[in-house]
Amino acid sequence: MSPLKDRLTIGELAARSGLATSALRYYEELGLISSERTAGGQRRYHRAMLRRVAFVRAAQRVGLSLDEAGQALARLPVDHAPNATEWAPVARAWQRRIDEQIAELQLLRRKLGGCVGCGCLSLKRCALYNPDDTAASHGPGARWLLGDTPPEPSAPGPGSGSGSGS
Amino acid sequence: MSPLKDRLTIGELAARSGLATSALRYYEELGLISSERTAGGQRRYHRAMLRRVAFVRAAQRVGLSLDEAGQALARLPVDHAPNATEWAPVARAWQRRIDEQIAELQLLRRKLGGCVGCGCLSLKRCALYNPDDTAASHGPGARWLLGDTPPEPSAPGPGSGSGSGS
DNA sequence: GTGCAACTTCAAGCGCACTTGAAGTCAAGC
DNA sequence: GCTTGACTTCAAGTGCGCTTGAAGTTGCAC
Repeated sequence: MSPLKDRLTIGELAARSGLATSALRYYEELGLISSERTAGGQRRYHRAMLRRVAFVRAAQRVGLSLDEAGQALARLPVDHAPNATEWAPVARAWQRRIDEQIAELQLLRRKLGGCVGCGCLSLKRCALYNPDDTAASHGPGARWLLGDTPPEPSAPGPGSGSGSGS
Repeated sequence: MSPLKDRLTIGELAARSGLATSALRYYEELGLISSERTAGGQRRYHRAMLRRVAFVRAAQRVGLSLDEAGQALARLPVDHAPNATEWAPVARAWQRRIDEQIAELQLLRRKLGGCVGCGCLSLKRCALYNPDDTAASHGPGARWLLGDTPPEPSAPGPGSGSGSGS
């Protein structure tokens, strides 16, 4: 019936995906992957789950949470490999995200480069430590370097600045 | 006595750095920053702490943990702004790290680009889902896309693959 | 000298992404 | 049919980087 074994045990899926079985159970609990059960209650994964796991891991690389990965996954077909039409919007969204990350890193890199010759982190001169010009424009406790978490518009003041949650 | 106020309360440091006071106390507990105390026991921060906080936040952006940030900080002078000689090795190390991150993201981006036209994630063709060629070389459960956590050389087999902890 | 915001400590809690452990069951090779 | 390793569930634990809350104290403006 199976020319190419098409149901995987959790151990096999773990071996092939590089994840621990506990992680796979966790993913399943979150709804990222799914399984059928044997009469005895053991999980059996369709090969398509390899793809979904791969997708989730790639999503993590792009910086998505598992929750976000699940949302992206919901836009792809469950049963077959996505075709170009299905895949393109996801890939493009990810590429944009990657581009943003790269741009951010390049900015940081440039700033570091400037610092090498400038007596770095001196309060007045250095771009790396620069709370006042780039960022003070949008609220107290400006994030300057940390462009990812703009302060809420209602930011009341010190002592309540919610962390960026890195 | 103070032509330019040179001791900051925790609230002021919070406002200027963009961090919550709780975060600053946490940093101090970790030894990343330090303070003097008033007669009444309240913290007063030297302005140099602004620089240290900035450094820590930048380190986080580069992907360092607070612990690693502390180690890097230990290589810089406590009391004065680092000069070019002191700063250069740190900046260069960070730039290398940033370059690695950028390279990794660019690789991922290219792979995604290839996927747009290829019926992506099809088990045989796609670079994104590709456990066998690039990575199977270094152990079972190859990490392929996730180049950051190479499996231990002693990797025994399935069911015990320790998580990568992205 | 008083009122109030800002500060103090300490313990506990949170969110994410898992891992670990206990106690038990299943499946497959001999 | 027995053994053994792979599986099951469930609850609790981990590590990081903080936040929250309670209960009390300090410091500055008026």
